[in-house]
Amino acid sequence: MDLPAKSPSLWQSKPPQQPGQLFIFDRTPQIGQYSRLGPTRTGPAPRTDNLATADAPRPEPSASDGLTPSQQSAVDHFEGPLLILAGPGSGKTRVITRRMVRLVERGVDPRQILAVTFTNKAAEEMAERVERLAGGQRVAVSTFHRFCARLLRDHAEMVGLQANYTILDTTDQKQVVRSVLDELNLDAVHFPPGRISGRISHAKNQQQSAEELRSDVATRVGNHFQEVVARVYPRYQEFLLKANAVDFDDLLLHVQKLLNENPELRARLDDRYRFVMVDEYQDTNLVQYGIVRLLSHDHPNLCVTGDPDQSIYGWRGARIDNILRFEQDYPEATVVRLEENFRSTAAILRSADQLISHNQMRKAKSLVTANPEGEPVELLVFGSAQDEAHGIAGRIHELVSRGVCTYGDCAVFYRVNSMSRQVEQALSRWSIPFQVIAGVAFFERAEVKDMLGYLRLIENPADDAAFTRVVNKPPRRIGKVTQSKLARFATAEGLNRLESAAEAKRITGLSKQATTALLRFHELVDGLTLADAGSVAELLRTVIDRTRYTAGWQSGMNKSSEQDIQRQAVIDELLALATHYDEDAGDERSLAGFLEVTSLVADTDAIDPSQGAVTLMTLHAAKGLEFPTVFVVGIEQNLLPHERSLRDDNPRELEEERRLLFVGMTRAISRLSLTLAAQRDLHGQSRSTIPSQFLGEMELTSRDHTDPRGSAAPRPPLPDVTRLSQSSDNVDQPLLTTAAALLDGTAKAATLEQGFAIGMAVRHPRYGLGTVIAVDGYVRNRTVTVRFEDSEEGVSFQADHCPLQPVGRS
DNA sequence: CCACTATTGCTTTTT
DNA sequence: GCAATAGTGG
Repeated sequence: MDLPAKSPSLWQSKPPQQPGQLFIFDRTPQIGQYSRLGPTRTGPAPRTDNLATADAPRPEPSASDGLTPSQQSAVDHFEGPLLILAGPGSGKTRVITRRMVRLVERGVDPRQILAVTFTNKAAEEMAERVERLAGGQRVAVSTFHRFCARLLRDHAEMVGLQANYTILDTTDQKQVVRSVLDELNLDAVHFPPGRISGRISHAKNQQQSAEELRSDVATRVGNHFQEVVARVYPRYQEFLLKANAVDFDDLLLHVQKLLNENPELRARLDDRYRFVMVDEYQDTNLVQYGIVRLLSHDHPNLCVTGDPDQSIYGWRGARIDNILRFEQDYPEATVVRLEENFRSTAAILRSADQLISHNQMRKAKSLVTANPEGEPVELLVFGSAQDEAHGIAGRIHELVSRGVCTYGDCAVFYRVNSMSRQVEQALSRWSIPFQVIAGVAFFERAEVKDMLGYLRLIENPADDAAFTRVVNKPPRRIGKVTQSKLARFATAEGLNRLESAAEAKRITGLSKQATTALLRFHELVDGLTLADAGSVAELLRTVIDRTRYTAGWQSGMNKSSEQDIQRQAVIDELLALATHYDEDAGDERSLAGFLEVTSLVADTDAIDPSQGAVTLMTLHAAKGLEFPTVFVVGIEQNLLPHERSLRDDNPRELEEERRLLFVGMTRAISRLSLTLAAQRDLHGQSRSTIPSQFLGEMELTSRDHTDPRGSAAPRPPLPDVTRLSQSSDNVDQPLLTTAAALLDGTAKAATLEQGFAIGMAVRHPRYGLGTVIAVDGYVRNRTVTVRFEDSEEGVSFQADHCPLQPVGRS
């Protein structure tokens, strides 16, 4: 397939600027001087440049039912392998959903179609679109992990598990490693559990078993750390198997094994899923690749889509070559390239293209658009990270008040999560609503993990990881020493820890106090079942009750601290979530089902651009999304590219960093700003930064906002709290994403459209009806105090995480 | 022997 | 700026 020749004008722009030259500009940014582009790409912005006129002007396909010829050919492809190489903004999602619809129209049974994505959000969206277009017919759209979890549920015994196995998250993994280290008499200080579990995960992604890793390590000399990993790995795996538990990697690995070792099952599934589609194929790892191939052997109607330039998950085992070698794997494959970009302005696309073309290990590919030139991509230079954040907040404020775009149109991307804080603070000061994807995620909260830990232990008593997590929560005098003795006893007797607790009297060297504490704990957990409780929510309430989990911080004498209020709010939210699940699942409900749902959610599932709030997220989380206005912050050496990628001068890692920025830039529809700060705090100390090497690789208009006299941070126009809490037709609608919304992207019921205002009538699933009597704090730390009908006292909730819903008209 | 607190140390990205 | 650790009081 031939590539369109690069348009010469694309490369005749200004020569790349040297980073050093970037900081000499007027420091009075007048946003008003920019030519205005409509708030969306369909806006009537005039063309200011003839860059794209070489291509025949073409109507925007999404405006009608029309598809470009290449899009059409992908949609029409019927049987046989198909590779869709889709550049950013090329209408990929649209093409694959349309193709599925087309298959159904052709008479393919929808149950024979399986589509696999990486995030729940993508899966849900796709399923919904297909269902809508195919007249209510549903196809199976799932994430890799969820698909495997289900499959494994049905065939657990074939890989030595039971159907009620539990899924461990990264925290549990570390805890298991810690346990193993303890057993091997190694200290966790010198061998950080996180690093060890990371190495184990890496090995698993390379399909390296414990034995293989061991022999691999044996051939090399003197890597002590690796040797420890090799010793821990097999014990870790035994621990998991005994605990009837799997980690994220096992989910995939077990399924691959299942398919490999059971030809008849493999053939059955291959036949069942006649048409398999994989999105973001460049992000698949070796195991996922294996699974896909095993399912597409007899019926190689495999359709994969992706873009090598958007491969950003190499660090977790993604193999960019999976997509590059597709044509070798399936020589008869049809290849369709979608290269026309319908998303971004020509200016944005040009800069992104210039950047990515600096990658050496890359198949040349052109990015073409018929979109107008638009505003230049700008580089904003600030003195400090704080100024940077305020500069962005000010710019957003300006854009919104001029009606150029809405808050929901704006997004801020950063390399590391820790960078969100400053932006959050600045936005708060400006009273700008925002939504952070993955700050302290709900399911990472200690309270949630503890509660789920109890549920896990009830569902799967062998889950020693869950046992260790909850055995002393709340504190019941079962400390480190006792637990260690218990663990040794359990291993010696071949029992799980919960069973061992029941046998506490037989454990030698245990104090009387510890013995009774263990016995009582066993009794506590033993007496809990879903059947008795009737529903997950009810079971959860029983757990809270019997463990007196919240007793320590129940708001007894309005003495509870802010933290306690938040904790309570988290618990309430979890209860609401369980209720939601109970209702949703009906008779199908099971503890395993609830736990599966809760362990496989991702932070990115919460992204909801319709919320009317600025969205903050990492560059990784941004993939697959688009926003009219995009800011990418911290374009500095050692940050982007990240220092880790520069460490041993590894060009592959550097190129991945470049792709990361490329992904971020190509999310922008109309306006794109890259920002950096001359000084930035690095663990406490303020340090001078070096502009990213990537900046010199593309065309930018730069603006210096550093002030030699210091403190040039723009100020919010009216840092006014009363405005936030009192007006009910507030434009600055605070965004309230609840965990329920996270689990069920469409759970509008759980998401408030309006901010809380004093006097507003609300309903709480547990406390009933009430009235808002106070609103405090800013967006993320905002609390709402409500007085409920049957009480005098107000109850406070963390606005972000509470199941309060407005009642009636506001 | 356990719980609580002060201090240290360390920070990519995520299913 | 947080989590895990080390130290101290109960």
